[in-house]
Amino acid sequence: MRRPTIADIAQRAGVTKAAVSFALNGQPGVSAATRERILAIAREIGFQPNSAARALTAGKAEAFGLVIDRPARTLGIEPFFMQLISGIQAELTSHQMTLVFTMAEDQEAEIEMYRRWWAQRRVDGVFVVDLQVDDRRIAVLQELHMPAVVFGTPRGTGSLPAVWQDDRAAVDSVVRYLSDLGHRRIARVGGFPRYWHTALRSEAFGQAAAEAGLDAMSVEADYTAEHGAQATRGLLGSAEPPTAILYDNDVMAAAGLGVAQRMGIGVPSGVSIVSWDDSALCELIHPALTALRRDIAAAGSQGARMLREMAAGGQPANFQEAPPVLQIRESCGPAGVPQIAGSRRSRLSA
Amino acid sequence: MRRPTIADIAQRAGVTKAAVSFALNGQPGVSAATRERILAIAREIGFQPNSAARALTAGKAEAFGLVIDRPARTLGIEPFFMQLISGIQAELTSHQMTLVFTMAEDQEAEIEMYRRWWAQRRVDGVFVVDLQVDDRRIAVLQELHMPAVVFGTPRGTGSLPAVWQDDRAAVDSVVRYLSDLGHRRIARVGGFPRYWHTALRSEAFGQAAAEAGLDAMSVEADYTAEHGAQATRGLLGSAEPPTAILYDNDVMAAAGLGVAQRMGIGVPSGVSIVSWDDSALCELIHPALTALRRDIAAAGSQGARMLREMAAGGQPANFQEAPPVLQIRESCGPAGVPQIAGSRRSRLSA
DNA sequence: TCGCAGAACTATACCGGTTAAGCCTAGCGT
DNA sequence: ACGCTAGGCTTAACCGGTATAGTTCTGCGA
Repeated sequence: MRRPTIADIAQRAGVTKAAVSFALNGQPGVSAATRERILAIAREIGFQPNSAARALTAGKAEAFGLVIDRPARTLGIEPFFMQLISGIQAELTSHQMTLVFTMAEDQEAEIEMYRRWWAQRRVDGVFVVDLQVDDRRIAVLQELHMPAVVFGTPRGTGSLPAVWQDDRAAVDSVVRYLSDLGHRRIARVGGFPRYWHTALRSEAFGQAAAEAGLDAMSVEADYTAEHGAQATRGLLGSAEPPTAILYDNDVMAAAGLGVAQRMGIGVPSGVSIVSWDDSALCELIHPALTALRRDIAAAGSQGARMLREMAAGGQPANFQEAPPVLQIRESCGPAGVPQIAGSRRSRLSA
Repeated sequence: MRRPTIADIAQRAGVTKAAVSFALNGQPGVSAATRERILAIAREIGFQPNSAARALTAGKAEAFGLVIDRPARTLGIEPFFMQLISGIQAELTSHQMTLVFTMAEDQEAEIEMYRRWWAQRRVDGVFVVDLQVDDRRIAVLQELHMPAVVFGTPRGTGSLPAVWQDDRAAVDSVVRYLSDLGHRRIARVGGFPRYWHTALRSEAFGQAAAEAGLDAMSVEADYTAEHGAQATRGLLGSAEPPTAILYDNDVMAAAGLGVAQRMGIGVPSGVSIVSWDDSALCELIHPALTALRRDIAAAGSQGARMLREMAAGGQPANFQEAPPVLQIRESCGPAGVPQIAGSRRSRLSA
């Protein structure tokens, strides 16, 4: 009934705790026969070492932390994180580690969480997402000497290693694809410009469009459906609306699609839509969204491996993921002229 | 630089570790002056007790666990869990506890995780979701005497307390709503019948429809977009298609909407759609989905409170959540006749 | 036959807290 | 003046592991 300890095993095997410890950890100091006897008893009573006791002596928590500071309602349909966690988790369980996951109100709360976790030795390191320009977390983590791995561009990460993807190449592929379809005026609905990857993507988008000789505009949003919808209304309602829009995540793309449909603008007949981040969401709506597909779970596993290395005292290098591939679906077509409801219906009946 | 321990505080205050412990925990045994001096030092050096050491003496992990055994890709867009976690988390952080979250391949792996966590004393209890008929987890948790709270109907939970909602009342409200709109043939796309709440909802749906004098049919699916789409194709392509469909979650509802649109069947003109579980997803697609809204985060917090009580030795009673309210949006309308693309277009031009 | 190396364990300290038990000392009652 | 009590603190044990320093015994070489 009581959960067994090494003392129980020691008693049953007629040896001391130390001998049991040696046997269980493959340490020399016990005979083969005794070792086998001890292991048999451990198996029989289903012994598992008390994680707290082990953490206490080893000075490690055998756990990593992840804090996200976006509102839960937004997070819910943002597929990115579940896939990331899934990838992290795959790597951690195979090493008997756990993931402590939580959400915070804002960055201050997140930092407070880091400090507390570290002081309490609850985690051996953390994963950092949504890196911002002049992110306060970086300084705090370095000051605490707390192992951490960043998911995002290596810019502004200080000495922390990053798992990142070549956003520039991704932007190029989308712009080329749209250009080939005949689009001349394209737009992008990005995340907050205070996020590093947003800044980088905006820059790349402008350059790629310029090189291809296209008109380009970028609008800021905050990754939520509301902002995505609002930005889309602004773009499509303008005097010279774009014929194609690239969204920084799938949630905004889906919301943008809804807005276009509500405005009576067909997709892809009136406007083409591309989503950054592919997910089940892109497939389940109609028309299905063409999207930049990225193996997020793989990135999660990679990051977990790197954090393990850091926690063991190493200094892993940045890791560049495989480039994203454009998953072609139904939401892109040849450039047309955006039209509002009335004119579109007449075109249909024509 | 080194993270401070009570020994550091004791030395600086010129007392022993025990005195420091008394002071920090509000225990009697130190004078007010000494207590204040110790607290001041602790504040100054940012002391936080080592969680492993505390866990070791207290015999508690100060953490709860949550395992989900659905594939990550599905989980990603399933808003339910993030909201649940958010609610749990709100209650836990305010009590200095953490949530260990992970995903498992299947129920066996989930049970294995429970056993290991418990033997290792990594958690003080777990939250159980997706309860199935004859769920093996219940027996295991009871055998281990592991505190656990179930999110779902109290049926089949053994001695474990549950946080649940009156699904029957919810079904009734939807059926009444559809009946009032003139629908006479309605369908429901449910989750796996091996889930308790699915079985309960199916039963309630049949009864409610019968009482209202409606034709009703239930189809099984597995909560994924694929199954939702497939089930919808089957229903709408049948000889006598329903004029309204209730889906057991938002993901399937959204997928069903996509299928209807692809088949040229208007929503709500050709078929009305209702989603169980409301989320940002329901709002961002077009038409926005009418949905049963439930405060999932509140349920999460409640469950966390109950699990804390259990871990402290209590036996909390089942908790019934507030009934869900039907959030009316655009996806429901008066009963029409489902038509395929050709006939519909002619109807439009008529 | 003695000495010594090495194998196989034991004894013990330690990680960083909590806590029961013990020890002074001041203060109070009688 | 003496005993008793309570306050204020220390000592020391304990939680369940790990690690280091012995200790005992065996076997082998000179």
